[in-house]
Amino acid sequence: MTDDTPRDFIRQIIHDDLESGKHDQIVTRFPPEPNGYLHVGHVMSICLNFGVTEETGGQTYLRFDDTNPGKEDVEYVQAIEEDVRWLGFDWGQRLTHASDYFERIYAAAEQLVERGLAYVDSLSAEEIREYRGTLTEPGKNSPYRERSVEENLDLLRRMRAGEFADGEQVLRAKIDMASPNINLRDPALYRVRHVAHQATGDQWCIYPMYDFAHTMSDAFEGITHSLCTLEFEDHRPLYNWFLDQLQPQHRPRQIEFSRLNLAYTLTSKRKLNALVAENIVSGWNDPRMPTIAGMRRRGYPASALRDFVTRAGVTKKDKLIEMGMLENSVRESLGDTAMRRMAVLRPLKVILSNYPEGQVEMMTAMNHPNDPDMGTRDVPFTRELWIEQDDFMEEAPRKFFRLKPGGEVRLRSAYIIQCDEVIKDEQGNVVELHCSYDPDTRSGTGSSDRKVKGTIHWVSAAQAVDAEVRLYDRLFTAVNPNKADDFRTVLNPDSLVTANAKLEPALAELAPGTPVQFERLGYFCVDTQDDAASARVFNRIVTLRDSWAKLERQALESENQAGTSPSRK
RNA sequence: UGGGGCGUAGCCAAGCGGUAAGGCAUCGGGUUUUGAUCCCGUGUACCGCAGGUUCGAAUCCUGCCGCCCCAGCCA
Repeated sequence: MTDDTPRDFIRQIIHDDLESGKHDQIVTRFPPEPNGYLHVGHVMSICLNFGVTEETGGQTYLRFDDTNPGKEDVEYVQAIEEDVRWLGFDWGQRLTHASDYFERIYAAAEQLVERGLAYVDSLSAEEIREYRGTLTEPGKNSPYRERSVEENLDLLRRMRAGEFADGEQVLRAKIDMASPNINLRDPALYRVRHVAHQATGDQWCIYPMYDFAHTMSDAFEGITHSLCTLEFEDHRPLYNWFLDQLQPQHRPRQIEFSRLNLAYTLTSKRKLNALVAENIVSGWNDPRMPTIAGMRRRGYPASALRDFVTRAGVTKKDKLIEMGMLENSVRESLGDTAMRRMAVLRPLKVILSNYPEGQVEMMTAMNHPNDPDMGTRDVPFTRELWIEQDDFMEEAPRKFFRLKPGGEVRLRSAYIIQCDEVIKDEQGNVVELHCSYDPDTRSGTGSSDRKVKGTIHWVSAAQAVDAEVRLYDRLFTAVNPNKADDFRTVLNPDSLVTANAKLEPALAELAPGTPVQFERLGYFCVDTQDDAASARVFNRIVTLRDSWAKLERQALESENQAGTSPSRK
């Protein structure tokens, strides 16, 4: 950073706490529950928690909030670790679990019981719900609320000892059943659950609830700032109640910020899960998924994700950010670093009638037009080439700068060609173009400084490498699929389109995951999962900005408007 | 209808009583063997609305409106 002006309200608070001497060092934590994969929303939290300590020389814990066995799995803890590491953050020795503190959390619970601040309730779950009241009506006390300390302690110990079945007893904090804040109406602290835990096995049959476990874990680790999302704002009074009553050595402060929502994407874990379970996508790392694993496989650089959330900012306002913002970050981080290559997605055969049969010229092409240091590679040029179907139009509009009958175009890094003849099949489809090349216009030779308006990409047919290229688009057609009654009704049927492409030979050696730009098309990478020597598979990371496509779209729109809306201006 | 939050341009977002930064998008233009990149330029923002305090308010006060969250023995 160029100056020490905090970028957002949380960094401002942290800055002030450091300045005032309240803290010498900042300690934060990223506390995912290992019950699913991390997504874009989490990137924000990860970058914030690790970011503030990176900036101030503090420490951040990666803590698994594993207090609900049965829903959690080690598969997820490994994936989460990998995702955080991939994003570029290091927790050092600070990898912990809420379950590491089960004994101490339990001791805190006994303490509350001993001080008459918690009791064992024998009401059923349904009864507790009834007693809780509603948003507008106060709740009423449980008949078990006034049990003696001795009885409560005995009951709690017997809960731990396994004398009760699931749901039979629950430990509750004794706060205020009439509180306007429902979280304070005697919240549950411990429930009985005879389920093996992924880390502690069958050592426990009672498990602490989130609010209690989280507050205590934060205190035990000496977290100075416990950063979480807005929906926990109502829990802060409870968080502070625990701290007030138990007076741990460290007193963390909870601060809430708004979630990051991306337009046209889903971030509900349950729904993401359904996409996978119902095979709507190929898995948690399907390149269309908003998961970190999905975006990584798609080819988004970690730096782009970090840049994106930094630009989005940390505030308390609900956000629904446009996709264009993320794509901009992706393009920006790829633009200067990705090598340029040529590939034809929808091939159209071109035959250069005046080019010697059997001749192969090696054309020198720059790996990056703006950076000579990135070097060059040789691209074979022959009589038979593939060009993009979209780059030819029989009846082209005025501003179409590509190939048309009788027209000229430059083949990138090669010659200028002219279209002499259009070959069609019985149905009238264009199947082949007969063109002639101008030997005087070979790229870089300077023998001719003739200019043509358009330049198109191409691949020599004989040396072309075949590949499956997967073209991805947004998974949903609704801006906020989270809000749809059924997300299945707003799925984008074209979120994945496959093309049988022709690649220049240099692409055969590309390592999986390495991003390259297919000139004029976008950024692509070899898929890390499905690619094989026998069947190359590429993913489209993101398209290039395309002002021609924009022009076309605008033309279409104005045409539609003129044709279909006679009344409304 | 109880409680907790939030409202600055299409989307983000600075601003912290002295007269509305920036990014993305948009729209123009220039360079270009990627219609890319790059470079210039482009916004009458009634600062949710209405009052009030003040020489002066996006910033302070009051009232209203809109949106989000909360009634798991989930996190």
